[in-house]
Amino acid sequence: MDTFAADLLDWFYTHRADLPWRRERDPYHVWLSEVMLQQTQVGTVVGYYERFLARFPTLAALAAAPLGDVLKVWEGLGYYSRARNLHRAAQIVVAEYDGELPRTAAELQRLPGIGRYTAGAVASIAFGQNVPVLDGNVIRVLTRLYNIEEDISQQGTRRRLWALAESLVPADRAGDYNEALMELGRLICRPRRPQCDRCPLRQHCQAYREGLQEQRPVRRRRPRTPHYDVAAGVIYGTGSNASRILIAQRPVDGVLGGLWEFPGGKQEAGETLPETLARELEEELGIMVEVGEPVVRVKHAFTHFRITLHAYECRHTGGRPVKRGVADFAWVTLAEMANYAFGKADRQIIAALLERPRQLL
DNA sequence: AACACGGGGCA
DNA sequence: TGCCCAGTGTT
Repeated sequence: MDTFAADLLDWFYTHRADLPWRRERDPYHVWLSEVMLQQTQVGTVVGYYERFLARFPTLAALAAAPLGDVLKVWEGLGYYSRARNLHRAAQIVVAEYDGELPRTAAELQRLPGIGRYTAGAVASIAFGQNVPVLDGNVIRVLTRLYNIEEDISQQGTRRRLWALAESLVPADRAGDYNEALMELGRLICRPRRPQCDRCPLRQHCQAYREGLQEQRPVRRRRPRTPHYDVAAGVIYGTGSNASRILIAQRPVDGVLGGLWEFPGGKQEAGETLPETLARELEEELGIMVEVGEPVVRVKHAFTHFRITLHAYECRHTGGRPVKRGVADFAWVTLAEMANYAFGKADRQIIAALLERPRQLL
């Protein structure tokens, strides 16, 4: 079982995928790619990565940009705190590290948005430090190689896996080794139907030997997520705001923090959706509306709950908006909405509005 | 230690 | 369509 590292590296050097962040080893590029790859698959990341670097070519350019611009490029990628932390960390690097990313995992981990995984990845890949990484791919490969039966959602199991990963990092080429381990997990040692017949580590794999590879890793089952109905208003203004629509910016902490939305909220027991909408708009923005026709219904899944978002056309009938439950608000045309960052669900409302020849109200 | 945080892939 | 996936920060 000893040294699978040599077999792994041989495989990697012949099968290594050509990805944009692998063309050079610029620390800023490695960092950006690793942050984007958190919780997000390679195929999704590539386009975002290229657009992001085209817009913010250097760490200094990122640090100098307004957060709204960063969120706009991040729009649709999810987990928007990653973008906020990346932006804040870039500003810290410029202010406190003379614009150069620190070179050790320990120093990197002090920056916002950089935990043990990202610190290990950047330190080993960009700076050649001899440190491990442990992400979902590595966990899967290691629990199969060593046929680990412990529940990986347990803290103690994670700690032991980190220790195991650390003990396995080869004395040189840690960056290549770490990338190879994750690449193997992504392409061969996949969650379902692993491609063991193509795996360079088959001879080293204890779970394969027992035919248990598909039973690893062991994970506690998650409880079902609840479902909510949410009402959202497409609120048309009057007078000087005629043909403009009211949008609101969400508070920076919490779900979709800092993103823009069609204001509204969660339906409560015994309420019709138009009643929900009227109540929420009064609570959050202090405005009165006449609720009109439904525009579209959008289903969306978050980690801990699912929502059905019901969009209604509304007419603003009274009260100047105030920032009560929102970070900001704006009256904008449909075309101007392209300049604001929205979540996926609200983007679908915009798409529905764009498909219609004209507003009904 | 437990929970919050988006969106995509796959059967 | 329902289920699975998963780093970091906060509390």
